[in-house]
Amino acid sequence: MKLSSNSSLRSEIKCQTCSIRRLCLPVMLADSEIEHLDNIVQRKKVLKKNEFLFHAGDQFDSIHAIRSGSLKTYTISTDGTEQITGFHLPGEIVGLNAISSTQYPSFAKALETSMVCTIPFDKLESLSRDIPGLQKQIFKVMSGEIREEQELMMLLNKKNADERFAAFIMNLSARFKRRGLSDKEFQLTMTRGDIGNYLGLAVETVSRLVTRLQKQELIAIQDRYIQIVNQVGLSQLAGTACHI
Amino acid sequence: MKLSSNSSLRSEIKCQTCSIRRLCLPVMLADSEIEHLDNIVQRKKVLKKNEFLFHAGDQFDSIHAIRSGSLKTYTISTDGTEQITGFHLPGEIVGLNAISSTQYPSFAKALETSMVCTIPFDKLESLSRDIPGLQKQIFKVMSGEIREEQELMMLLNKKNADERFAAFIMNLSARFKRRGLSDKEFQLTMTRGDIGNYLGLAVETVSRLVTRLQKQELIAIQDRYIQIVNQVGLSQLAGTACHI
DNA sequence: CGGACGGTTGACCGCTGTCAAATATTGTGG
DNA sequence: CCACAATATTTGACAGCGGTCAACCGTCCG
Repeated sequence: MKLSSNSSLRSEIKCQTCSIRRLCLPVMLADSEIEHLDNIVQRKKVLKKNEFLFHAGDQFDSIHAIRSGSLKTYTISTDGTEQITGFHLPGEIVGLNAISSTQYPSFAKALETSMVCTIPFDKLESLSRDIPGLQKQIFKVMSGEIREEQELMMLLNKKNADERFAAFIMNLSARFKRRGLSDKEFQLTMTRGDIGNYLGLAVETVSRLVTRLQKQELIAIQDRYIQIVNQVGLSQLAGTACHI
Repeated sequence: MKLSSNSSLRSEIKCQTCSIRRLCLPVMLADSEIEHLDNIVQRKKVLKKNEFLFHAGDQFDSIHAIRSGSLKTYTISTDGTEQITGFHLPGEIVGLNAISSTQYPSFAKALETSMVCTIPFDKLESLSRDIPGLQKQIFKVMSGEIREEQELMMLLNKKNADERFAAFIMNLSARFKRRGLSDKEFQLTMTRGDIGNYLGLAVETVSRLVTRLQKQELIAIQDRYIQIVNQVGLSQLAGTACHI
């Protein structure tokens, strides 16, 4: 039976006790409300590296909260090239761009072993009508995503390669910090190619950037493990660097 | 009194009889539901060209539906440069990126004389709890905006100047068509500078593009009035053009 | 062991930004 | 309505950032 496997999983993992609930949909909900939310979360499944959470074209019926690990979302354009639209960390929601449609417009693939909570959207909609705080939080999450993408747009439109890369690292740093992890050193779970794809740069350019920023003693990288050596310098480069 | 001016305006302009209600929030609502929506729309005001609907930093409490005309939204980065985040046509909603905050993150400025309907967000939230179709429509609008920005990202990341410009024109064309206007010829309400700013190109590049695409007989432009001469060619350039 | 994949480095060049200047258009005050 | 300033647009010359091509190395894994 479907329900039994569900409940067996639920007994282990619940929103109420989830370590990242302050970063996820339950933020600002009362305990009783979180319980209602928890009741509609269908599966809490594990994805191994390179496994898909969903494919573009799959029927949309759920959004997904990341519990651990990291994912990338991307589309494939008509000429077959991949375009990464985002990297997603624990507490973040993926699938929000599918609500206006019946199908997911993008792929979601695990960058490492990850745990994901799947939330049927019709149930979430109706629950959010009874729980104003939940409705507000969904609006906020979506609004925040719109805003972040606008910031990314500014990045791609107005900044050169060094600034893009610096901004990317600082953005990851800030997101790790929010999650209680070190903002000074962390593991990149994506390839250089992924980074370049996301930032609109060639792989070779990313590789050269890594080398250069390391020589400038802004960062130190060993494979995928990055340390931010000069935080002030890096954020200046990312933000307001005047490349005249 | 505030209410009297409101009601005097309301007697003239109502969602129920608005010509673009099929493109706006009321789509899919029953007449009685539209009436409830109409009742919370505070002001239906006119903006003259270059007037602001809101400034970045203004207290957020409302989103805004465009009734006629067109707006641009933009942010100002720390070094003072403007970054246009969107051009907005009748039926579209602006201010959605402010919901996650207490202030608008961007400016909204009229590109021409425009009419705008202002909708207090807290009232909209609570009304949408009673009208499932309204809640769904808000979700859809926000989801659609997320998706459109992801497509724009792909544009900026993967396409060259010609492809960007062609895609921009085709996008406008499609949006005019949805509104029952000609998709073959229309007035651009933004400057070349605005287009370049939005697409991540220098003004000079945009100007050269206009000249080149005109020579290639894909478009014809007289000042801001554009005609799409070769629709197939332009959409090929915009979409799947293989620039190898 | 060998192929696939990820990453790095060098050489080259083309697209597009920058600078400059001329012209056209719009807006404003008298 | 005109004069004039401010803004918008176009065109040319030039150079630099970053893409492309190519070669090489290291690691992982069947």
